[in-house]
Amino acid sequence: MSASPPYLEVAVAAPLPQTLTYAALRDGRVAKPGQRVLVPLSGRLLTGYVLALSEEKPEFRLKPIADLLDDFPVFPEKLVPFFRWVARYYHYPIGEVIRGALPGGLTSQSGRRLKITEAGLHYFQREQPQLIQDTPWLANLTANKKLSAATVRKLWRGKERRLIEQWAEQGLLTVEQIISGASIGQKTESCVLLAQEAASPETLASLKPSEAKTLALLEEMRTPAAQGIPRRELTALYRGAGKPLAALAAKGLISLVERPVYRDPFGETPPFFPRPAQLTVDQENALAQLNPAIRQKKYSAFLLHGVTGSGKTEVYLQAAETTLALGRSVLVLVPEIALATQLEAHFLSRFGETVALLHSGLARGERFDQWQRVVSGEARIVIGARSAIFAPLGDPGLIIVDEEHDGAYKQEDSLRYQGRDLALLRGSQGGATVLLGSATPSLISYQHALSGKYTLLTLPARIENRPLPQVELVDLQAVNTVSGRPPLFSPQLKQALRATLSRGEQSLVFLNRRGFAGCMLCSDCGQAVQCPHCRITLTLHKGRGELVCHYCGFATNSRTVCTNCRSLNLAPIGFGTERIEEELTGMFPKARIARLDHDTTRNRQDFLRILRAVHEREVDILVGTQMITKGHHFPHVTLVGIVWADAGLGMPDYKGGERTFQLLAQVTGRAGRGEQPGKVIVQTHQPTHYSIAAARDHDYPRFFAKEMGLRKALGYPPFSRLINLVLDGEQEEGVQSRASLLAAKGKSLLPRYRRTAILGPAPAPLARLRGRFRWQILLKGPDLEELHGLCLELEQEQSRLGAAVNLSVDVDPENML
DNA sequence: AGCACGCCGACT
DNA sequence: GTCGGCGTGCTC
Repeated sequence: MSASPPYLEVAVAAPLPQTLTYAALRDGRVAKPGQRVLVPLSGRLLTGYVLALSEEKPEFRLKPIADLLDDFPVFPEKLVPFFRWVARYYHYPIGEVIRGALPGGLTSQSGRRLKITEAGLHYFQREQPQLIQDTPWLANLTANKKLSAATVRKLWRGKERRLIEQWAEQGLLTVEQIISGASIGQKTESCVLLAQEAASPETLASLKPSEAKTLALLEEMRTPAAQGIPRRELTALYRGAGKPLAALAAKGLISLVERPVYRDPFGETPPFFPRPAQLTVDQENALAQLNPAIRQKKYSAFLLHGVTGSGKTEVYLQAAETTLALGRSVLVLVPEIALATQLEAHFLSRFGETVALLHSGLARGERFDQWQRVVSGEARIVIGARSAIFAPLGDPGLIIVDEEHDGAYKQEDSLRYQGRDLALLRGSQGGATVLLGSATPSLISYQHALSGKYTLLTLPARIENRPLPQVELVDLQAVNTVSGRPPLFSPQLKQALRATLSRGEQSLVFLNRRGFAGCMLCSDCGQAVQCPHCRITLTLHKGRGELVCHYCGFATNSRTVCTNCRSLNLAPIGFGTERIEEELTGMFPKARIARLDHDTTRNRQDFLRILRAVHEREVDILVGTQMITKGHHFPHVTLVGIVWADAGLGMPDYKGGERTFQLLAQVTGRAGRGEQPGKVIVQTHQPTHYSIAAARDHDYPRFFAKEMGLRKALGYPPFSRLINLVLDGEQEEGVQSRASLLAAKGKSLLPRYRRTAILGPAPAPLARLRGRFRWQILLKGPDLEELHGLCLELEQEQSRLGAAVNLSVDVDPENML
């Protein structure tokens, strides 16, 4: 056996642009790629991730690794090139990429814990009561005798540090170096094991009644596999089993052991979906192309364009079967909110135990457990939101991105990645088949399908040949009202709702804006009440009695005064889902009306509860935001009303047309998925707009052609690429001048980047967000190499200029807001 | 990020 | 003259 290579390439969990090299552990223990280690970095200890081992000695002096944090890798070595690519492409420190990819609670670092000594306690309480009163952390310390590492970290940075060091020298307190931060471990549960040999008659005779009862129960519960009976299950049957258990253990009849358990993330049992007896011809055709590609074990990409209700899920399931049969694993990405819905239940029904779930709704511990099941190879199918693209599967042979057009695949803070794009990357690096599915593909994916980069698969018909719903456009300009302003509900929509109610069928009413009113307008000075942190108008939420900022969550009492002139005359303007709900209640007092949006679904349970109520036909009219469009099947919905289709068209955003089409097509697809045909009423001010007209006709190709023409004319993606540089800071002037400096620097470099243009600097569309001022610079051009090169030079310039202003880089931005 | 090193004002 | 404030720059 050869000695392990002495040098390790480590990505440290700190914002360093490069990896660092360390010498192997002094004690001879070996660290493998994918393992976490504790490494010294400028006088402290931090978590690092081993990326590679090497024989080559670098020319600088090396420090050795301080400790191993894991016995086994936390991610497979195969992910290393993926992490490297992500870090480079998205201009993000590789250690932070990996830290973010791993489940939370796995990052250790050195810290300090403060304890107060007896002498210190006397001193402060006798001599310095005033000081304790005035200093919250000292009060905390004297009360609890110690301070956590997290608290000390904050103090250490401030000027308290010197004070603490002085007091420590005087013996009033002690400072202890500790390793802290890793808060997650394996959860165990105690299990009862029955003794191998039968107990002697004397022993049995000596048992108390409670002990005999316990033993009898255990005999009954004994499983053939003999892996122990969870104590929890026993005490559920017999509350008083605790004491007898201890006695039985003392007598040698049983033993008690701790077994690792996985916390169950599935909450409640999802519905069971049986395998369909037969596939449609279109499904057969799709699989006839997919299965051979999967068996090739080489990279290939498919776009499955299937109208809503056409049976994409069954194609996913059978492709997954093919992949599992090859001994490879399957990764399924879904938009966050669509989790716990149809798709998940289908995979659980078909594959059961081998499915792991990764999404943000899991508690930290649950997420850790799911991760462990994947690393260990126990789970071979992962279903998760965008971050599941980092799932530690060793050899995914199929990567599915459901609803690939969905904006939720783009992460809009910290590491700003596109989950769908990374699915394609991971597939190409690992020789996997990538399957993108959508009823309304993104422009870019459809273009790749047409150009042959992906193979296009289509499911043009709904299963059982159910017709697509009939869509009626209502021109709001043409609706007469007393006030001259268009009403919320046109006569056509009202009439249709009434008719649907009287038939005992369900309706969906859709508006992509929550809250009650758009904003509160001051009748005296004409200004809208704004968020003090974000410079956008606050939205009235009547039920909560609050004005709420939809960007930072700031909330204030709705009985407020005008921030400009302090007038009390505030009037609600505009409308949201809450207002729609109220109006509907007025119009149809007997109807059962429910609302599905961010306000009514604080968590997954609320969300599922409302969905179930709709499913059980306990709801006649469901009002909602785009949340209602995501992956749900409502068989009894026969009417969909879209209150205001133009809501997304006025945004300062090149994707407005695409979003509007997708949204309308998706909402429209909710109607008539059961046996009754569906009807859709779309209210709009722009009935001739191409996005709206094409959605009415279910005509994706027509929308695609028109939108591509517009993008080409304006030089927007996919005809160019973008990198957005967003600067933010506390001082408005500082941010603005930094933006100007960087833009000027960039422009001076343009002779070397001839195909690239710089737009800006300009205030970001949200010029103030969470109390910070924001400016942006947009790099635009067809040459990706140039864009990245220029971006790197600007980042260097930015780091020279200092940290008072923060720069974040958004590669392939989708949402300029 | 956060620690070390280094360079200027108010104190023994 | 020192202590201690904060501004660059580096971290294997």
